[in-house]
Order: sequence, then structure tokens, then C-alpha cells
Amino acid sequence: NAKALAEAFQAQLSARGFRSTRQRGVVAEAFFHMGGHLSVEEIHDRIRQGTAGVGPATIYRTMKLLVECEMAKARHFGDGRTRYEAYEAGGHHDHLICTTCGTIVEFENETIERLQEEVAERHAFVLSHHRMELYGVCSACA
Amino acid sequence: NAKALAEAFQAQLSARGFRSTRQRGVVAEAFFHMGGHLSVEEIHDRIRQGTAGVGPATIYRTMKLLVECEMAKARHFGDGRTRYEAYEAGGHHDHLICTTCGTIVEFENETIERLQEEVAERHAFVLSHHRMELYGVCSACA
DNA sequence: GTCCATGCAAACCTTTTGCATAGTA
DNA sequence: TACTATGCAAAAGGTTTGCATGGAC
Repeated sequence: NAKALAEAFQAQLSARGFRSTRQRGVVAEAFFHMGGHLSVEEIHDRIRQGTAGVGPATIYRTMKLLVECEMAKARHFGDGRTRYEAYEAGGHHDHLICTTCGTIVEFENETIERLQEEVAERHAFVLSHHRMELYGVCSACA
Repeated sequence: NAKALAEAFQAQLSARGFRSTRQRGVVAEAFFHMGGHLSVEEIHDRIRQGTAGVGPATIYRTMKLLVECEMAKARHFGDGRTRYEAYEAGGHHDHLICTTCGTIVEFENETIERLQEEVAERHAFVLSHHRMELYGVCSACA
């Protein structure tokens, strides 16, 4: 239901005083339709295949809006480009990344999260968020 | 003993067929002397204070050599620049980062490491390394 | 003397921004 | 109509690279 999510985004935009445009709809729909952890370039490539183009600058701006509307999250893996993934309310997860084929597997581990809180407390930090990525070789590449 | 480490680096260089130069010595000594998680810019600023300058390009190249010689590790925190820290043989640690003042605290947690291995096994991955950063506000900034 | 390392500036890559034009409300 | 969004191209920020010169061995 990428279309439904894209519409929800446009509604969020109006609610926040932004305008709802064709380009923003196209970007949001492509983003939600593709799924995964997408770079601006990948989204752009996808859109380019259609008839109605959207410039890269607009995609960058739209992705920021999606993050601001809490419908996307920005992620930084080691490759120097920002990747976006759909925001899942409440659900938090981390990543397992195959260094050979690039596959990204999501996982959750409540125990680790709790231990992280403990570590933070021990150092008198109040946690806002964290990043955990495990790198290795998946079974298909072993 | 930044000087000793810098000399060890020069020895490593010779052993690997690279040349040992004044600039490489200056960069390595500055790096080991300053400690912490340093960007190329910070190392460059430090060196600039001395009389003998070293160009940024050479610092980039030298840091890569330090990584290759396993005497430094490259780290990517969210701010878009690469930071280097001295490599500690055997000792692995993760980071707790204050989002207000930028302080970086290192920590180790054996239990979390073990749980990470479990997660990887469950998904049939063979782990090579991982990255874990906890972001929050430190007590001084709260 | 040979060949690698340095320094500079230009190139690169991703992301941001200024500005004129197009489009929304 | 008023004012925002888009697209382009230029700028920005960090890092890499080509090339002539300088330095190590």
C-alpha cells in the first residue's frame, strides 16, 4: 500500500503547512513501493524509468520532509551515502549486513537494547537513539 | 609514548615496502600524541602549529597507511567526516556520544558482544566486525 | 640514479543552495 | 494573486588523484 502511505504523507504535509505536489507524491510512492534501505540515487533511478521525472534536488528535499513527518528514517552505513528506510512506529530494529553481497537483514533484540540502557546509565548519559550494525558474511556468500 | 609508536609505524612501513619520511613521522606522532577520535582536519591543525608543515593530502594518505599497518582504525560517526583512533590490539570497544557537546566515551560490554554473536548465528551470518554507537546527552549537558 | 612521496590544485562524490520559473492554494 | 516548490546549475564539504618537484634508499 505504497499509495496509501504516499497519501498519508501528503496529508501530513498539508497538516504541517507544506504543499502537496505531484513530485512529492511520486517520490513518496516510489520510496514506499521499493522498500528497503534506499539512497537518493536509487529512488531517482526508479523514478526516471517512469514518464514524469523528478530532479535529484527535489528528492533530497522530499526525503528530508519524509523524515520530518516521521515517515522515514535516515541511516548512514559505511559507504558515504545516506540511505532512507520507512519508519515503523514503535518498532525499532538494527541491521546485519553482508559484506560480500550487501544484503541487509533487520533484527530486533530486546536484551541488547536493555543492556545499552544500562551502559548509558552507568556513564550518566540519557540515551536518545543508537546505531548498531553487525557486519559479516551471510550463508549464501559463505 | 607517541614517539615510540611513530617509530614502530615507520618500521612497519619499511617492512611493507613503503618509505619512511619526515611527514609520515610527523603525522603519526601527532596522531598518537593527541589521542582520541581525530579527523584529518584536527591532525592538520595540530601539525600546522609546528614549524614543519604537512599537506592535508599527505595526512589523508598517511592515515590510510596507519590503518593498513593496523595501527589506526577508521570510524564514521554521523558528522560526515572520517575519524581515526589508535588501534588497540585485542581490545574492542564501542562508543557513547553526547549529542550536545560531542564528547565521546568508550565502553566495552562483553554481554552485548555475545548477544550480537547469537543474533548473527540465528541469521546464519559469520560476523567480521560491528559498529555500535549510543547517542544521548551526558551529565554535564543535561 | 631510480623510483616513491609530497604538495598543490583540480577532480570527485554526495548533498545543499541561489535563483528564475512553474505550480499550489 | 501570493507565496511555495521545482529544476537547474553552481557551491559546499570532505576526500582522492594527476602531475611536476623533492626526497628516500
